[in-house]
Amino acid sequence: MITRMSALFLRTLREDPADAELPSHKLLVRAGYVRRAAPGVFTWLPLGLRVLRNIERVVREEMNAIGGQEIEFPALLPREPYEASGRWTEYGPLLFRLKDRKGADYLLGPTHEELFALTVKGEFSSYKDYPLFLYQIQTKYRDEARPRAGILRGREFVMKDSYSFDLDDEGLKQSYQRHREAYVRIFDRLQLNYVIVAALSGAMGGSESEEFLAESEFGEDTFVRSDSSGYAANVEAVVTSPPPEQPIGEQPPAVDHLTPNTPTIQTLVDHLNGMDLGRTFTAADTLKNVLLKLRQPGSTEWELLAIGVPGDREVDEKRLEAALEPAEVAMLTEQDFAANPFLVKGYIGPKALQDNKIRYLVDPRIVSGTAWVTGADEADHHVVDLVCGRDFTPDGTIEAAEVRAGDPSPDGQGKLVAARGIEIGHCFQLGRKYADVFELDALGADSKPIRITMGSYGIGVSRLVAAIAEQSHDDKGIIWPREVSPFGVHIVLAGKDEQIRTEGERIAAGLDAAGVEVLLDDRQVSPGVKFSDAELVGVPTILVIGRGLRDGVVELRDRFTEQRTDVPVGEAVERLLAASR
RNA sequence: CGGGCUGUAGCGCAGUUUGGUAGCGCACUUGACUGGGGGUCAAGGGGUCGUGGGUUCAAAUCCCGCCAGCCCGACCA
Repeated sequence: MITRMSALFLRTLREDPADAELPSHKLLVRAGYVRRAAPGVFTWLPLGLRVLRNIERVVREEMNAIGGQEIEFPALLPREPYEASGRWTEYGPLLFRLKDRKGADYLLGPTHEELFALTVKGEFSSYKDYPLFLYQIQTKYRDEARPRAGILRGREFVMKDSYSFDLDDEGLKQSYQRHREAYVRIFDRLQLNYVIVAALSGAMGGSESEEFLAESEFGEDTFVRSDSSGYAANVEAVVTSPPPEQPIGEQPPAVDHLTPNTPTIQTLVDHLNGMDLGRTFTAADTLKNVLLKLRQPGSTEWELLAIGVPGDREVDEKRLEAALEPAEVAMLTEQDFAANPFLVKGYIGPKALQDNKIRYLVDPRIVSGTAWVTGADEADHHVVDLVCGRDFTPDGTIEAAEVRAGDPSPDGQGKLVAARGIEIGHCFQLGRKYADVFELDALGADSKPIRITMGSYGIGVSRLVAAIAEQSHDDKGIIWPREVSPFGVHIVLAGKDEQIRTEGERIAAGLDAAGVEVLLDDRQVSPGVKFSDAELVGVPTILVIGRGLRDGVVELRDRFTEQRTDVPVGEAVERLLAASR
């Protein structure tokens, strides 16, 4: 196909849209790929749709290559399956809900685990049918509290979601591995700069879980990586490496001190250092005890829980919640403190906690033999040299303290550095959660039912358009990787001579015959406008036909290398075919 | 949900303080020139000034309510 700019439904903008912050958002709007239709909802214009389709094509090819079978569920779904899985309520306001004329409840699918499980249950019933691997590329809906960043985080988005169905854990592992490899091939083909990070599976349940993050300073996900090994992990999944235990015998005895007006770590440290105790204290020498309450799912009872972290670290709420999943976590209210007078706010110590049978979990750095300054359970009093394993014994450890750049890498190699990324894919072993809900079984060779185990694998297809643009652009415009570029070659007719037009048409026809998608800028506008638009639009190979024609040459430009090469007119088609491969 | 900001032509903005014919740039139309880097000149078309009410001889402008959007945070795969 030859697409003529004179007829293309495209209007580029010279100015950035006011509501865009990210380069990808600005460029995709300016270059005429997408237009906002509603908050977090976008229209795909012809250029954008071509890119989206190209990404879908790559995803399909790789999914099919590992044996995936494509199906498509409706986006409009009945309530019942989501009621059965509990997600009708769990998803809360994130769910787009609607009613039909009879008043029956429907939703716009935010994800389709339920439908996949139900559908497989309806069709397959023998162990001989498995393993099975289904996928769809579907529009999903989530009523995000705050859509932002253009198509990076919309309320309507295209997602490839696939599910593996296996008879046993070993099969699931293999299915997971095959998916992971397919994902690597997909993101490699899209020329993305990405990392695979260890993650937690979150509310979905399951064990093994990895996120694929496209590196970007504007990404919403923070992850850490080692500066000297391949280790990378989502912050929630970072496991603290504990320091070696200390011999208890050598520690001085714990001593109570009067420390008036020291409810915070900083005031405490300042006070201690003014007391002439013969040493200098830092926040890292203190043990901060944070009181929380927990509610197990389905329960109405709140249970108190104390968390001990080194005083120089904050509790990271995301890590805390991830560590206590699926229980609900809340801070204590004034009433809670009033109801438990043994909790002296600002001066809480392990003793009162243990005396009152409150579960006490500490940061993994608090190992046996380490000495701490901590609350003495009495207003204006702290205890110095309280030794773990001698003076108090925690009920266990918890990964709740913040992870900081410079912390040792959990794999023992190097230090952690923080980076940001855009989540473009997520693989995890779902296990039997949904199979249990819908009693998805296969009849085994022994005529006994086998509960199916599932894997779940997502790729943010529409988000990839933005992620690629985010990683591949310069100050002039987008630079599309060839796999996804809306066109193979962008031909600019730089001049009004009839000969320029004739040659352009001839070369375009030659490329077209060879199967290349050609964008031909045949507009009656000045060359400068055409050059700027070509760079903005981002087809990586640009052919300029203009003044060089007098000398029998045309100019081949590569947006990646910024190289400009004069090529004899007669060789243009051949050279372009080589270049666009 | 909390904090901040903003609603004026398709897009980007000024005008609001101090009420008095709704403006600029881009884009669009017509003509001329120009033709390898968003070119020049001339002439045009296009706006319920977010919305409802109020004050006033007169409201984009002042007052009250509502709605919407954006940004930061919370939340979220």
